[in-house]
Amino acid sequence: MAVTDEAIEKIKGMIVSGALRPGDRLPKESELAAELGLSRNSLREAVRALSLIRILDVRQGDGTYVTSLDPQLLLEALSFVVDFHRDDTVLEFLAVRRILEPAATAMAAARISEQQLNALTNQLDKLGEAPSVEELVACDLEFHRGIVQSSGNSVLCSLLDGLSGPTTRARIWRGLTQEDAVSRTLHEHRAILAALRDRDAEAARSWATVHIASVEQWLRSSL
Amino acid sequence: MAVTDEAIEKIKGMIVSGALRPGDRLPKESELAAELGLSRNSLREAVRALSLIRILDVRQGDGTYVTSLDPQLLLEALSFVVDFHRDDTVLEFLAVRRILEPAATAMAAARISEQQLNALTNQLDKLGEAPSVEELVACDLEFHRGIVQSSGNSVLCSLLDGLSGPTTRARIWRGLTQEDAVSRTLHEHRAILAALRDRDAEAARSWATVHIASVEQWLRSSL
DNA sequence: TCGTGCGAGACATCCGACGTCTCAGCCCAC
DNA sequence: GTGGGCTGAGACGTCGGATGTCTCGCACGA
Repeated sequence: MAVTDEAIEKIKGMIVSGALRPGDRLPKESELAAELGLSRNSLREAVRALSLIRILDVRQGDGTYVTSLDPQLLLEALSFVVDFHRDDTVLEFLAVRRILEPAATAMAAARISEQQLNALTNQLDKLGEAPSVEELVACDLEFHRGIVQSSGNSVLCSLLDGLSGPTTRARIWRGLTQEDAVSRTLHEHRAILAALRDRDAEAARSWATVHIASVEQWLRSSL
Repeated sequence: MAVTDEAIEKIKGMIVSGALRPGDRLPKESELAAELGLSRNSLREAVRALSLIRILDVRQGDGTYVTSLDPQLLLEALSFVVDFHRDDTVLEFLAVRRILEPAATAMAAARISEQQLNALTNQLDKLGEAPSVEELVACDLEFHRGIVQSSGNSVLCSLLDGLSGPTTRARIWRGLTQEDAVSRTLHEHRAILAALRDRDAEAARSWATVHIASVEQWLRSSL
């Protein structure tokens, strides 16, 4: 194995074993390089790779630190990976989202706070009757993110965040080409919110399913 | 932004835009570095980072290539990320798996082939009545992977693969400390298989839920 | 006491050199 | 003519050092 890969494994090992804990500062590059038995250049490749996936946080002029290792932070890397997928796999991502989002919405029904409910209501009100497609899609993302956060599962939340990205373009496209998509989306959002306010997990789940299925159906028919 | 980060974005852009396609070979390091306007060292950091998450495949003595970009390959990086999570977030991962796995199992009920059903049967038969805990857990992973592959969604499959890793230890631990866990697991596997053979999606979904919920419940009570 | 300026420390980037590996083409033996 | 081994070009792997840039903490002066 290449020395850089070894270094990646060793640093990973130090973190997993607990020798390095979240927030800890690593030895300076030259010291760590000597410690692991490689050059600073090669070590930097390892550090750079780990920082791309948010394991390490390098701050110029300061030092290199272990991140908080929050699921949210780490799964952020997922969206980077997902960006590489072409449209032909969007359906598969959407299918997964169709599984997760209703479940998250149902979970949220039991846990969402009054405050959060009001915030979501305000958000929908603010959008008005005839928003632009871009506004609608942005609001769509924000609306679902707010709900999923209330599910109380940060892994679930990050995963959905990552999966929602690639379907964004598809949703915009849909809004532009399907006439009643905008009004239907607005209606479905209201219905989901109402179900959450009623603490009706099953209704919330169903509306969320309908919401995503309609996008899926449209996408399937137009590919 | 740092030049290396710029390079990462540019390479990503070249792939997403289609200028570089799966399997394509990149210009040699020195050329690409000149093209992107940075040194070979800095470029190498970018390439190393992208190869860690399986976007690029560098072969010493040969060249650097774009990988197949299969969802499977890219989401493999997920398991690397997931490795960093401590036991305190295992429950959240398990909760997500509890959502996805039953859905995948239900999907498989409609699509799984006779051949695959027979393979799964053989696998369970081969295990015998009183396997060791390690054998059981390995078989468990294999069994579920086989089913999820039959769901026909490679994104879903890879995601579950990534999520199953971190709970492996927990399952072994359970097998060692809970007496009837082994026999109960064997029984549940048989039940899932029977439901699949009957093409009964709902039964398959329910058994899969039960199967995971029992692990979840045990884990929750023993933390 | 507060703000500014300076300097040490750490990462960012680059250059050039040499080692190692892979592949393809040439040459020789069969 | 064909197969196998050898060799050289090309590409990645690794290294050491030099210089630029940024951040933080401390000392100084208003």
